[in-house]
Amino acid sequence: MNQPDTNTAPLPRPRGRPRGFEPQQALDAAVRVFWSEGYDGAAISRLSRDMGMPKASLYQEFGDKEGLFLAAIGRYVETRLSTVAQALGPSGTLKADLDRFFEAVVTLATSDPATPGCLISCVLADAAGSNARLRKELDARFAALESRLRSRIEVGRMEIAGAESPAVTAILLASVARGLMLRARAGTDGGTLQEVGRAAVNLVVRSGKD
Amino acid sequence: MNQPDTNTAPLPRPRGRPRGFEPQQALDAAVRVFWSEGYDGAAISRLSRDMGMPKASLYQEFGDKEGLFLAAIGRYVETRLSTVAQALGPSGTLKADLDRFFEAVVTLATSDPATPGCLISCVLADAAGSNARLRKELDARFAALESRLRSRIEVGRMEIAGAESPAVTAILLASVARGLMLRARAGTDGGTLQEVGRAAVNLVVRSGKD
DNA sequence: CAATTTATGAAACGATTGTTCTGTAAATAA
DNA sequence: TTATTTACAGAACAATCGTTTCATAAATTG
Repeated sequence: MNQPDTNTAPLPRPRGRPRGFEPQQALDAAVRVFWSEGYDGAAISRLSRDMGMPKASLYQEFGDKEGLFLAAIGRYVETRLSTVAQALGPSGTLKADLDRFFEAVVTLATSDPATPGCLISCVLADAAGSNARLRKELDARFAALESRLRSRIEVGRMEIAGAESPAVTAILLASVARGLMLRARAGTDGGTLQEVGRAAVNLVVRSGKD
Repeated sequence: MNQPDTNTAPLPRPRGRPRGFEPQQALDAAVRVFWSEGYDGAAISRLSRDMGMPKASLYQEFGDKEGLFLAAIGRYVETRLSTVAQALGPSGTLKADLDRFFEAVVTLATSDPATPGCLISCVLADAAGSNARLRKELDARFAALESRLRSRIEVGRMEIAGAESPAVTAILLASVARGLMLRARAGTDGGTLQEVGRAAVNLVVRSGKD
């Protein structure tokens, strides 16, 4: 019955020469390079250098540039977009949670001047223009955020203004969030964008005088 | 007093060999290539071929790839975004004009499956990540649309719901429009996006029961 | 006609692209 | 130790990149 600590036990060293890079740190570096340079603009040499990972290991691990890009997007969703999704709670009123959501969106898009905007909305969206696989990926990532928003809105359905369905309201709020990410790509300061986010929430959530 | 028709007179042929391409058609072709392939993804050879313009003439005319891209953006604004701006009127109620605005936005972003989304919001936005000149261009193009929206909103100021300023409301509506363009890049059909546009208008414009 | 001017088409440029190969280093297994 | 396995660093690859050059074509001017 007493199961040995299969998960926490230090794994026995694998067979050959140990890798000289940290897989997660390497992916984080790839995220930053793609985020600022774009998909076509990010050269493998630059990625290899910034990731601290030799090209051979890079191709061994990810297959090709597209595979590396998709892995970087996955890492970005886990480490960056997760904070945005978590902000939605539910942990308060719909208004409070949506305010936190837009605050997280703007922070993500403006906190590092070297990587303005959003890896998905600015970089993947561009690459999706002529690459069917990446277009599918874009659609799936977009749908995931909208689904998350719709769930939260359905929980607080009675708090929303107007007669729109939760599904449409979710796409609308997701569109505002993406528009703010785009605006951040142009260098707009976070304060202005926060104000716009609050305005969106005020219009969507039922106000006192209704 | 009777001014000769300086504008309509057939211009005397210029000195040397006549050019073998139509400048406007050539730029239209460049718009399409950048729109689908992205800035880095659009190869000069491909641009030269599709524009029907030899590389030498291309460099003579635009200086370099960045100059050609900026010219293509100007052409795109004149020939495509102008219909979006014109839809704003004023030619009816604020609600009617905003509905026409979003209808034009969605049509622009979905009418040709080879060029989904928006050249500015999807392509220029990506390129703006690591190029200061293009980031400035993106900011200027974004600001121009917001200014146009703000003017229209100020004219119909009494028709808007909520307490937000015309400036903030303009950025909010511009953000929704750009979010819809992004969604179109992923292949979403126009009908869904039209619905979201109408929802945005319904929330921003004062409704009967207020 | 010859002289001049501009544009064309294609070759050529060096640099960089994404990707693969090669010899060696560093670990474990027998 | 020897054999085996994996990862390393960097050379090497053909292809393509953005850009320039150049001889020639096609027009006007004198």
